[in-house]
Amino acid sequence: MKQTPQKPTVSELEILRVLWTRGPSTVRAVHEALAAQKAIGYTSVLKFLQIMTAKGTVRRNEEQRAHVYEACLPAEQTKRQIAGDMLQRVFEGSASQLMLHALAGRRTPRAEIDELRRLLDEHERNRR
Amino acid sequence: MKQTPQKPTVSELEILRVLWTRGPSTVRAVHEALAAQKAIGYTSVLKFLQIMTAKGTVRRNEEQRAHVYEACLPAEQTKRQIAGDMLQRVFEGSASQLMLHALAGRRTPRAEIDELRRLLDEHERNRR
DNA sequence: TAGTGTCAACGAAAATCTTCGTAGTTCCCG
DNA sequence: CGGGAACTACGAAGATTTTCGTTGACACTA
Repeated sequence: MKQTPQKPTVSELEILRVLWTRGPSTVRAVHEALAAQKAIGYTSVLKFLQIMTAKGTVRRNEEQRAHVYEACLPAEQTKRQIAGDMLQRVFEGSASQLMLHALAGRRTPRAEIDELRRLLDEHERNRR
Repeated sequence: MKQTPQKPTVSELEILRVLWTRGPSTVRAVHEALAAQKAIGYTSVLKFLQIMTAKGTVRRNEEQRAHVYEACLPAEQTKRQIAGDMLQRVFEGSASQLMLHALAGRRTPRAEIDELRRLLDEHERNRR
């Protein structure tokens, strides 16, 4: 039973994003954050959190009456997993293909491009 | 009814990849290509192709007894759509975040990095 | 022309994912 | 204490995805 390396569903990802940006939160807090963007019921959020707890995606602290949920894995790791997965599934592992398509048809600010160059330099330095 | 901008499911993507690399193919051909990688029945592939035909993801030529299927959209466009979607959903639109995570924890050949730099140069030149 | 193999259509089962309603618990306030 | 508000648990309904089995049409061949 592999417990961590599982790809979150679309809805689960939405919830994870809330937990990543706000840190450990109650169902109510997560619901409020999500409801600001889309229509969703409180119990739906609760259910997702429960399912994700069962899957081991999040853990919860039950000390308070309103349980506090928290992502088990750091955002970095999950994002990497998702990106890496797509890299393989869609682009056969070619990072340049991925970037080519990610950038295509969208204006990219100069700063973004500079940042990308910087990342490349850094990555090259660290590779060895 | 929007006909093109729909995200293929995981299985549909696998089939699209076969069609992209092999060009228009019969169910049998697609099945053989997929079965080389994973266990999957012939009729499952057929069903997917039928569903995708209904969705407008692929079209088919019924002149021959064995129908010939073909992706409606060029690989480029679909890949861009998928990459762009993930860019938004996971990385809030930050291309450098995306690349950072895609490259993280994997060895990237020097040539790949050079290629990435070249793409950046080109992209910058074309943007204006 | 009867037998054999190939193929598409159909439908249904199984697995997931998504969304809530309802019920029961706990806590606080008057 | 009694009532309402805030919460979790449970379970079920619907939607979507994934996987095939079965059936009937065709077509080639011996």
